Amino acid sequence: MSATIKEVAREAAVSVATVSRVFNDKGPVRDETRRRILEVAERLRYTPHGAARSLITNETHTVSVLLPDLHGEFFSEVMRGIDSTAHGSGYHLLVASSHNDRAEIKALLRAMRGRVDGLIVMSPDVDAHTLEANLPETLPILLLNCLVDGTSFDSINIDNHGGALAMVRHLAGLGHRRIALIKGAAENYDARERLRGYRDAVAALAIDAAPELEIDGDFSEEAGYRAGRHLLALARRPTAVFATNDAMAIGCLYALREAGVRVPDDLALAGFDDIPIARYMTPPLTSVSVSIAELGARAMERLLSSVKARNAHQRRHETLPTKLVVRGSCGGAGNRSDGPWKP
Amino acid sequence: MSATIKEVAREAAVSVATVSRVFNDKGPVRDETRRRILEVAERLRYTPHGAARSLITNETHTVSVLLPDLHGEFFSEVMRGIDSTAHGSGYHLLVASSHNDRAEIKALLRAMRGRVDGLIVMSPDVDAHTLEANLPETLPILLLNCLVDGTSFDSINIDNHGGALAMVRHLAGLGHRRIALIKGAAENYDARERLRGYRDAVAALAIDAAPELEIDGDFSEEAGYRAGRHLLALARRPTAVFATNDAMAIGCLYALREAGVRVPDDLALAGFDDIPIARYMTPPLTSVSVSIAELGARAMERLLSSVKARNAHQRRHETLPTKLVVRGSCGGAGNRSDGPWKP
DNA sequence: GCGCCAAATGTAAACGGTTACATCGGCAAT
DNA sequence: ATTGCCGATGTAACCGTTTACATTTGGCGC
Repeated sequence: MSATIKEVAREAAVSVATVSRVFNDKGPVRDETRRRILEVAERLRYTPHGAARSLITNETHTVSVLLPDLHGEFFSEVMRGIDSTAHGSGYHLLVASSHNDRAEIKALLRAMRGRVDGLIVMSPDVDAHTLEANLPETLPILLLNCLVDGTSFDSINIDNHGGALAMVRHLAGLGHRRIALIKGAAENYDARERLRGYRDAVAALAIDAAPELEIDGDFSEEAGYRAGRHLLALARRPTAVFATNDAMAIGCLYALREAGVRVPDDLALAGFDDIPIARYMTPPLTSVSVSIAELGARAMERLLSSVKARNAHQRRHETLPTKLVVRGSCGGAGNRSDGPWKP
Repeated sequence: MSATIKEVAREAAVSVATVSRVFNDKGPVRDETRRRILEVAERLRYTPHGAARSLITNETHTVSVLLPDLHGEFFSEVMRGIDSTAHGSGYHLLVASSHNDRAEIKALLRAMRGRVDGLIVMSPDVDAHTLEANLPETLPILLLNCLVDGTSFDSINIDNHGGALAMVRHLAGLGHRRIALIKGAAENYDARERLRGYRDAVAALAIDAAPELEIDGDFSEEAGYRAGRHLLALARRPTAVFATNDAMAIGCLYALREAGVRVPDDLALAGFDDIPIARYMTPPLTSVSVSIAELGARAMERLLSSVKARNAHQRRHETLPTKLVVRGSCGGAGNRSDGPWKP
């Protein structure tokens, strides 16, 4: 093992308290003493022991991120955002992916005691009750993109409903009356909200509504491909397809090209998320931009402020706006100029 | 705060030792006593305190992953692999992204003491010396996709050189004599190895070699786009382009289509990494598959075995093979049948 | 020269567990 | 009945820090 504070103290002929003071910049220490201690510490390669420190100070400078499953660009983007503020504030990040097993989530949550100062939860399927039952009630928690069932937890969401609504409105504005939707998994909160936005828009605009226009999917490219084949076989083809995420839009696009259907001439296509490659598709994909990294950054920011406030703060619910990004894939206004060279 | 072991002991009218024994399944405990203790623990919502535990046992059941920068699908895939085995072995994951700042890396490494049982390093720019100087020498370390400068550390790499070699061979086999390469950043180890593979293949096959055929890039879509425009302006155009990662291939593809160049008829295109969406491009992208998740899983497996061996094991260097995946983007053998429906 | 105060440093008690060792019955073998 | 042993439990030291409080030291005003 590495050197301990005691060895440094002995070697520098001082007490452990003084060494501790030097390393924490607390209390007065004579310059000469400080110098000597630092020199010894360097020579012995001393580094404070994290566990020992957090045992007594009761803070770990670590926060945990509980994810449903780490897949694709959405996850890496949100992590990037979370990391950037965590990093800036000197916090470490513990990631835990719950494979959606109830008992496992419980075990994970319990293991958090004494390891983290706060928790960001992104699993749409873990309910408030499970959280409350398995965590010390003093642990700050922030729900990210989860169903909020009241005011007991802080939360932050993206405006899935509004984004979907705006997209359908846009497509209808281009003259489409028959717009298909490729859904996400039924359990998924994002998916449900986007579906709700679609339905509300369809109802509000009084355009074609039909069960067969809502096609099953699960946010994967393959599901998009299947949905594409499926909708091509429909008796009355839609004139536009709104995939509730970009991965499915890309899979769908492939199916369409494969069948010789031209986009956007024969069929308009739109996605959701605006992942980086969306603009590099041919045609560039119209999508709903959500600035995922910012979402993560904001979440971490709020969590850290709860940590500082010792969790004794007003709970708040925040919704991040989305932005319609019009590109070539649905015809109309969007054209090449909004391709790669957009700033 | 939550309940401590002492409170549980008092409430159950036993000593802390017995409670500890129950929670660790160590030593004999009468069934009735065990039952009573568990009941009290449940009622008091007792969970062992991580820091306290690891202070005495000297193990944290946590490993850290040091990343250069969390970007794109490569990162999320490798994390997925790492997580799956970590999770399976009851280990937690600490992620730390070094923003490539020397002092910061040093601080990060130092902060690891008493927090983790092992370390996976993915930053190609952190040298062996920095690692040795700032970490307890008993901490198991595994270098993932980094330059290995000897045998002092365990390491695991993907066969960048072999993969690039195979791809160039394949393109040459299709009749191409003038093959351009889109490079990655010069500091990047993967990028350098892929470049080396390209050059070796070009030399071995005695096909066209020229400085202008090696185009600068940095693994981003945008760089691929720029490279595409650049090579279209070349006096003597190549007949094939090998982008050293898929993101750049996608950017390049966009530039080509934009200019009305047909792929693969006018120009063959190939990538590297075989990210999930590669097969959904039009045409589907020929690439070098590296099963990134497996890479991560294998890395974690080996790290955990080092942890178990108390770091007193033979250091080993392992190279994971790559696989050429031929699809439509470079013509020849690859066709639609190798598109989405490949198992 | 004395007393006082502040600066510098030391002492020791936490923090919440684990575990080597001691203790205590009870029971079988002698 | 004594011995020995084993299963069940308790006692207390220890892990590496931080920090309240005690102690020492030196400078300064009187």
